[in-house]
Amino acid sequence: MTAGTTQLHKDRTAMRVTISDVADALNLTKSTVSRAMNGYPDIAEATQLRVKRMAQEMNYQPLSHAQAIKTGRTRSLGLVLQLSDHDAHRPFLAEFLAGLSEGASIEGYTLTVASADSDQHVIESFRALLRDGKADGFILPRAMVDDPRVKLLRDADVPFVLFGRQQNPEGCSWFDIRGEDAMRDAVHHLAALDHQRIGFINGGTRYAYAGLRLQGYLDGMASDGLSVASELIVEDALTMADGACAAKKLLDAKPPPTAIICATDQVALGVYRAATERGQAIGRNLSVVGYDGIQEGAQAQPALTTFSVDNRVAGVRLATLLIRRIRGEPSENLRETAAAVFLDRGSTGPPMGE
Amino acid sequence: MTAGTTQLHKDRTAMRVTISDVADALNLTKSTVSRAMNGYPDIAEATQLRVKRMAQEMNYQPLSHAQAIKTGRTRSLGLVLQLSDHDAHRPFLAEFLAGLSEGASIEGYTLTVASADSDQHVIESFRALLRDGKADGFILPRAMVDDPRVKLLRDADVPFVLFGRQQNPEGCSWFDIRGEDAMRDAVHHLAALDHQRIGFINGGTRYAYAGLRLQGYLDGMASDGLSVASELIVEDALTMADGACAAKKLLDAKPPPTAIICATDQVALGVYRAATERGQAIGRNLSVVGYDGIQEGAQAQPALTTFSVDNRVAGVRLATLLIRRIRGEPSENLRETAAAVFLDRGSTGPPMGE
DNA sequence: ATGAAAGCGCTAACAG
DNA sequence: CTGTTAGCGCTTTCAT
Repeated sequence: MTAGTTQLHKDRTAMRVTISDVADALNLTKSTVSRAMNGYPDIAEATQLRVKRMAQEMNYQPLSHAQAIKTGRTRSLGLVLQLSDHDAHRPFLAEFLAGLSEGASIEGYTLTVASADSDQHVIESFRALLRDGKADGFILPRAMVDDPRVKLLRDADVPFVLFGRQQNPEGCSWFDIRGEDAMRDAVHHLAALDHQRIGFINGGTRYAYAGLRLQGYLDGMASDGLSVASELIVEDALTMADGACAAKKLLDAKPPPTAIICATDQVALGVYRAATERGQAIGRNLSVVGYDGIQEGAQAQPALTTFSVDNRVAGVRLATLLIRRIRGEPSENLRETAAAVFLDRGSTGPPMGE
Repeated sequence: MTAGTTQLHKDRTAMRVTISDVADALNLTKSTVSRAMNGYPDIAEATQLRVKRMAQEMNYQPLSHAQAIKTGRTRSLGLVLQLSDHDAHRPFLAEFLAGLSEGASIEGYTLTVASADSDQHVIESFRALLRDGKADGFILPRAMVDDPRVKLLRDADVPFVLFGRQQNPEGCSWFDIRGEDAMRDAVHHLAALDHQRIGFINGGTRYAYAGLRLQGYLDGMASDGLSVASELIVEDALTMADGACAAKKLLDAKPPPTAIICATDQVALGVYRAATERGQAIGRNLSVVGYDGIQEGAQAQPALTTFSVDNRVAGVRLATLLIRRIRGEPSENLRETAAAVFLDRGSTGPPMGE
């Protein structure tokens, strides 16, 4: 007569192993098992081990929503996607999700995804998810310079982590790519090829990365002794169309640039198109460098040099960080940045006679 | 003295409205309220209304994991993404997720996402999610012709819905796009432009759509009185590289095709690249039509004609279907198909003298 | 260091 | 039709 396994239940729940089963098997009480499993300090080392081994053996795992009813925590990470008009994150999504869910599942967590089409709606989603205890904390993709999500969650004292950096780091953990370095590297790369007039098309100014990347570009130009021409800089380009438009503007400049750096690959695609339409051959007449070169289309373009970012590991890191915060570990040292990898796809020097 | 709202709790749970609060407010018992909320037939119409109105008013919503502990259902839909080597679904993901989560949230459901890198791992994810009661049912993207997921879930008697069709419809609900029609339309479109030798590059043979789309192509050719040359058909192209490779093969054919239809936009991009490298001008020397033209890159290519599919509504539909199944409504009539919209981006007739 | 007992928010027999 | 009474699987005082 083994521990209550024989009973036939109609539910697909099919007689899960419960905490009582484990307790019975060890001649202990539920409460002892519970405390052992949760690593309470008032349980004998020996019992801790016995219990954990037995749990393993019986394939016992506490039911998250049974614990949630007391603890309020569900072992689930929340992610609210914002599909703005320019769905900038589209291409980066699959890998990012894979990383998040991988990082989560390692720690026995799960990923709950919602999506919204406006700032307002995003906030409402957070509220709903919290209210129903569907998420213990949140991953915030695309950190904004003045981020309403941060404000909300900080005030509500809910754990969260950012993909991107934040001015006021209070209560923030984050993971970010050093886009500023990437931009600086791009300048060096082009300068080394003898380019002098290098344009820059920046991404959405509301995002935290824009300021950083502009600074990187400026630093690069300065350190290479190149002069910065304000007519060669465009800010706030989000879509491919924005990129095309900006490219036209740059190419109309007094002497046009011989190379253009884009903060974003979407934008780079737009530049590529606009330039091609004007008869410029990318890789001959004009060099283009785009950041975040995950976009398939960007990789399909010959001679479009890109930076590449591993969004999968970003996801893993962010999940891990968030779980730590949920578990109440201190928020210091929970901030990481990582490099972007340069992918030279055959950019060249300026056209002769420049 | 209102119903136990004054108590101060440390939890962020911040004194949620419970079923007892509602019961007290109405001088009823929890059980009556519960049954009223769940629309049991043995409750007076009048009380049903009173309860529901009051619940609304007090902003009461049953805690899903509190009910789950009894019912086993969590009001959450599961989605396990498969990131195969060719991450074919990448571009379609964001909109699809948005649709799913929209459809889910309308009915008070939530979306739980996991991801896996092999068939084996996918199955394990299902098992884990089920075991922990994290999902009441599943959405199965990219229906395969012999789908291990279907087998598992059917056997375990777990509700699921497919994006794509299934041979044996037993226990299956699905939503699908009529790709076969799209392929037929593409043939007509090209035939009307006077193309005669029209090649076809099909997608992964393991997926259900491949058979259908091939048939659509063949039907189209037949109904336009064009002869099908086996050397102008390539099967099982998944990646951009596959597409490029297939394109080379087709372009080497005795008389090469003047137009190529691709079952997939990834593949179309590969064709585009390969053809361009061989000096063919798409839209002049060669016409290319790609299905699923969601890919940003595909839209960036001039003169690449595509079909477009609204993956957002697909998501909404699938979520709705799944919820119905979870609620135990009959599985008949839970199968839909929808059309793909043709986007002509300036394809032309065959080069003169053809 | 462990057990006994109470209770989380909800559903589900079983009475009446 | 509605109230009574048990739990569901787990955590958490409070004793011991």
